[in-house]
Amino acid sequence: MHSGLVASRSADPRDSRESKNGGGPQLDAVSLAIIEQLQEDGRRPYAAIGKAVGLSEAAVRQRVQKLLDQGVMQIVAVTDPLTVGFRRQAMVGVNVEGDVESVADALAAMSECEYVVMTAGSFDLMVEIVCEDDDHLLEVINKRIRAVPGVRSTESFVYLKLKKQTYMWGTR
Amino acid sequence: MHSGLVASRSADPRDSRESKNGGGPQLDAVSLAIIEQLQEDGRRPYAAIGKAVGLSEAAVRQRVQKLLDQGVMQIVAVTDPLTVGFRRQAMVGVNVEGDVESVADALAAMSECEYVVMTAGSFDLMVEIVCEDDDHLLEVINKRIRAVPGVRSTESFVYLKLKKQTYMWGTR
DNA sequence: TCTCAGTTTGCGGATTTCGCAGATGCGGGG
DNA sequence: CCCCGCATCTGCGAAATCCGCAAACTGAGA
Repeated sequence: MHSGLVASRSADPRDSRESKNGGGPQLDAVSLAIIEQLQEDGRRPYAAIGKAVGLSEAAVRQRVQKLLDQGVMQIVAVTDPLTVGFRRQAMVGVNVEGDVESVADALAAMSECEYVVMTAGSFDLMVEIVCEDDDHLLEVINKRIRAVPGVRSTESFVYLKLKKQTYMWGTR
Repeated sequence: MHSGLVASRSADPRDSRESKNGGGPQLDAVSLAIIEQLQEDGRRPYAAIGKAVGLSEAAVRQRVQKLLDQGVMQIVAVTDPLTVGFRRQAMVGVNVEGDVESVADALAAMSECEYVVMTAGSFDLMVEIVCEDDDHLLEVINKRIRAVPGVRSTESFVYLKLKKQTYMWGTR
């Protein structure tokens, strides 16, 4: 029902204040602190957050609502793909002839593609795909991705072990 | 304060029921439906979730608590790196001589490394790094990552545009 | 100084969360 | 077949939290 996009800036008409630098609404220290609280526990009560950052419960609530409305953050459940039945994952580097963005859109439309990014370097696109098993993985890479018009070649990196995965952006 | 890890199964002593297949506690359809609700809105009230999945408020609450305790999911705020002041991101492929896992651990310890995964293919490791600007990115790649003992070579893919980023694992 | 827009604060009232005690359901002995 | 242990679900009050709103506050500009 909604995009699920987090980081593609655009896609939001009211970003008039946003200049070409990609700065965005820039957050003050208090909003950063609020985000930090919610990165530890997305369900932490507003009053507890307020106590931690030095603000009233209502003020925290308004700030959180604005951050959500602006698309700066979203509060979601993230799961371990392994325990949810997806046992094969891979990063796929893609080389494209013609319009890269249209290929990216086509890949982004595939539900198995969890992550699609345009890159500079020896690949034009990097795509993370998550599958149920080897057969599924094979089909996605060799049948679906390579069938997209404009895809010249692909190189796959099957995941052996995920070592780190954080959601601590904006905390440092 | 806590690991922030999602998908590295291990790291949890109480995983005795987990066999070598990597199956995990396997979830029934109701838990899947609960997760789906929380992927849309991590703060959705238990009663609303219960109405959606056909369970009482208390039952939903118990299931959610168990899913959190088991590490199957976590409810967190995720942010757009751009609006939080990180303007340069890159995927880095790493080739290793010697023990790959110890290199992975060293990279995982770096705060700029958002994502570290051991892979099969022409790279031993893939690392996503998020930086404030070009200088920062350059320093991380050329000074820090290549300084790790065992790193033979790296190849960088600077992000030009993030096209898709979802958290819809387990929903399909 | 005055105005205005954006934030913060302090409240009630509605809603939600929480803990617990009592059902319900389901195998595994005996 | 019955009983028991274990896990889950349900139905409550009580406590905490969320929510909307009006008033107070703040800083920039006329």
